Amino acid sequence: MDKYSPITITLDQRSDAVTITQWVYSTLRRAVMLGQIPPGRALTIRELAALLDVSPMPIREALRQLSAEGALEIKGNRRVMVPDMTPVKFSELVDARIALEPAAAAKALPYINSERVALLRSLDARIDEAEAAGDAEAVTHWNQEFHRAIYTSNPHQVTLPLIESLWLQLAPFMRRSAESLDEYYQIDRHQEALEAILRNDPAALQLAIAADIRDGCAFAQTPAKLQKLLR
Amino acid sequence: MDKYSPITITLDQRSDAVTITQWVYSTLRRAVMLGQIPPGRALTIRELAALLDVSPMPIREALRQLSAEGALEIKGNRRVMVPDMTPVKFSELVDARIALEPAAAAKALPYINSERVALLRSLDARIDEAEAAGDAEAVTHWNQEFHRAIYTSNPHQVTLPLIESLWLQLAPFMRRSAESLDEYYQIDRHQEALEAILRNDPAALQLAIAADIRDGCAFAQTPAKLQKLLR
DNA sequence: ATCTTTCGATTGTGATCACAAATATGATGG
DNA sequence: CCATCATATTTGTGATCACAATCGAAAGAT
Repeated sequence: MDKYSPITITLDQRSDAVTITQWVYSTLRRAVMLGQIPPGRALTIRELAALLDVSPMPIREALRQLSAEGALEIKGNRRVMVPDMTPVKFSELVDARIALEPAAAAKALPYINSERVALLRSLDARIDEAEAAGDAEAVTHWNQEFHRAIYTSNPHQVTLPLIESLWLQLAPFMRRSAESLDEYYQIDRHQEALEAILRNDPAALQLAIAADIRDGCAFAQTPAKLQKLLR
Repeated sequence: MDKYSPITITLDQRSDAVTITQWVYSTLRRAVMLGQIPPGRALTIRELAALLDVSPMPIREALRQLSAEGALEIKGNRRVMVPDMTPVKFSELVDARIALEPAAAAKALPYINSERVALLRSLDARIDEAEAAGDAEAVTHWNQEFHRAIYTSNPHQVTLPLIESLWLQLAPFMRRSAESLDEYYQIDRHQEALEAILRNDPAALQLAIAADIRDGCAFAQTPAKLQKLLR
């Protein structure tokens, strides 16, 4: 049944509260973010339907949504796959993050109350735990939650979907890198961000966020290092 | 057959080269951008299927894709509609455009050759024609083509989908404004942009693009004026 | 041995149908 | 006259099927 290379997707319990399509969507989304689907590997509707044990219909819907979000790519021959990466593309995606995220943080700053700060602290603690445990996957996850918690403080937030699209495109290639945790001990930019928040200093917050993004992607900023990740 | 208020969608010839889903997608997309679908109006699959004379299936797929792109919104009760606008949201969307588009232009600059410049000139001419003819719809269209032609000069462009998502969200409310063309005679920022391109001056190009965006949305930058658009 | 060609298997697309949830409609009671 | 509830209709969801396009592998030619 495996077309080219076998793929393993972690599937969690399906709740009755959500539609099958929603469950398929979140399952495939996480599979993409965890790099469980090799870039370039052709995905077929029926194969995924069998893998997730659902009918082809919810798969079709989820694939179309993920493609619209940039997580997947529909080639001209109608084949769906995780888009492959180039050093230049990687760099452009990171630049787009830096164009959007610090600004989103600054716009959210006026809405961050002490309750939100407490949430941010606890998320930061989880990141430290994951780092100590050497769990690169968890580090990435809680890191995103930290950023999301900042941006969503702004009730008028409109750029989060765009930002998440960038995360989706970068994620499959981030994880492979994070596995080499050696050079991943970054300066704690989150601490800088928190201090900027407490000082109510938008400019410093923007700098901290930008630096955090750059640090998190620095492993791949030289073409040589990135090339290694793409096999 | 009309649920609440009747909607009229301009549908063009369906070619055999594209799938029905693609045709439905582009048809509905244009309907959204032209403001033919009132914000908040509930869209049903079967109604649209009857309207476009296709089966419900392609409608479902197109609606899901458009929702993922921010053109439509799926409410909790599963109803699909054009999201409604608030002054703050409008302002945030414009800010996001300014965060992305000038940067995209600057990154494209090195790739703009004389052939591209000729294309840009012709697009600019079409805008002038449309303005002279008082055709607000055409002005908006060619204006977008002008911007797109700049950004797509960069073969490694990754932000265009994000930018188009912002256009989709703003468009339904831009058109209603452009109808009052009185205050729409903007200084020719496109000429500034072209000169910056010829001078190979990224900073000036960024300023021109940002100013162009601001001018094009200035009509709604004061809450009072925007409120008028939202009825 | 390498490149074409051919043909069977697989795939995406689109239509149709069943069903449960949500909505609208009407009747009933205050 | 308005609010409440029961019923009937409509709606999204998901399954199944038919078909044309596409792909993959084996057979053929050079």
